[in-house]
Amino acid sequence: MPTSASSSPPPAAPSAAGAVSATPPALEPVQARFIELFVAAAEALGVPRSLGEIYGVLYASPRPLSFQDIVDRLALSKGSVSQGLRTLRSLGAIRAAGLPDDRREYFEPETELRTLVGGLLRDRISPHLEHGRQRLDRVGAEISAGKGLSRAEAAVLRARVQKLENWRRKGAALLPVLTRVLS
Amino acid sequence: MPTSASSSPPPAAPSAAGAVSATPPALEPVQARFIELFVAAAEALGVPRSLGEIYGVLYASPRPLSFQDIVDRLALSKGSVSQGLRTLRSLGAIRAAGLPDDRREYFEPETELRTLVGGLLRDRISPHLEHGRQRLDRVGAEISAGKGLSRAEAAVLRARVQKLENWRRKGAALLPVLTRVLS
DNA sequence: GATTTTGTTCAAAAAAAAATGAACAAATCA
DNA sequence: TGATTTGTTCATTTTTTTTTGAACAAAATC
Repeated sequence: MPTSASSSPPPAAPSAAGAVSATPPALEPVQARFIELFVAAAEALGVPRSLGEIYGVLYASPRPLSFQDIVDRLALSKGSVSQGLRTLRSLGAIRAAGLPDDRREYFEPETELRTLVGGLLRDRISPHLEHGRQRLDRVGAEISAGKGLSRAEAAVLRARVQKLENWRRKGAALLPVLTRVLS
Repeated sequence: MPTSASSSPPPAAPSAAGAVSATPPALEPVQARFIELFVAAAEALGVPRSLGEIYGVLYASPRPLSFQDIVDRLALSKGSVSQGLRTLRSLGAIRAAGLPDDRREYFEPETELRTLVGGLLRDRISPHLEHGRQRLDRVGAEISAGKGLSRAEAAVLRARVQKLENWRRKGAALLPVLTRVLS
């Protein structure tokens, strides 16, 4: 039998922090705090709360945790944890640490800021910057083709497209620098 | 009677772009394109689609638009437009341009990237960085107070808090630089 | 080869976020 | 003053996102 108890201790009264408690290996208050922190961050970044919880519980654990460990500690279904782990992995926010002696996978948090920020940017910003150029070109073409636009209006819009292309260019240049600066 | 027609022209067939059409002053295709662009950006940034539409219709207009102009051009309710304009203003993404001769307010987009990015960061990231320090200190204190932690475990967690504080510090240092770099 | 352990998938339920629209307010106009 | 225009507010509805949990699969174990 693995480290964590599996029989049922007297069901702990729902602990201080709202959605953070669980039944079997009740969370230390410190750990609940960590989790709150990452839940808040998740909200700020617009990613689902459960991702914050999962990353948080890993960040707050001195040792890697297995899938089941996570399900036990958080009040989340297996489904959520499974999908959450997948997402976090695809973002590069966590890493599988194979504890050698058993079959289960164990997870630990990636703690390099650059990796985390980089993952999010790659996932949510870069795609737009990449396909952006062609799309802007097409918009430019449509301005010329536009029936309902006076010459002066067309000029304003063309200037705006140009401005967008500048945004795009700056953005594309900035991303790599950003992740480099985040040591 | 104001500029925009108010009687009912034969209801234009729903125009190409999905949610972008409107009835009276049907959008030029170019303008629908602009709007699509900003709707996509809104999704990437995790702000409501309507904000993208509103900013988009302003960005795609060679002249400032009034509240009513926007309601007419977009398939959005007055309520949504009212709230959307307020949010965009508080983000600094649009600006009121008072056309002098009439009572209505007119809006135009803020086209400086730094203003836009700055607004979002100020709104969604800065608050966390500001209050972060104290919260981290409190977590640190709780680690020491923690009953269920071995000395070694406490050390790992303390190191993690330290790492978070580093993140926070770097983030706080980076934001101003960022908005400066975005010329 | 049956059973248990470990985890994934995905339709359905629940929760959260966004949009609507009717009631309301304030300014202008007749 | 009464009617109109311009917009705001906010309870309700709609839509979207997230979570759940039961059914399933694959590997290990008995």
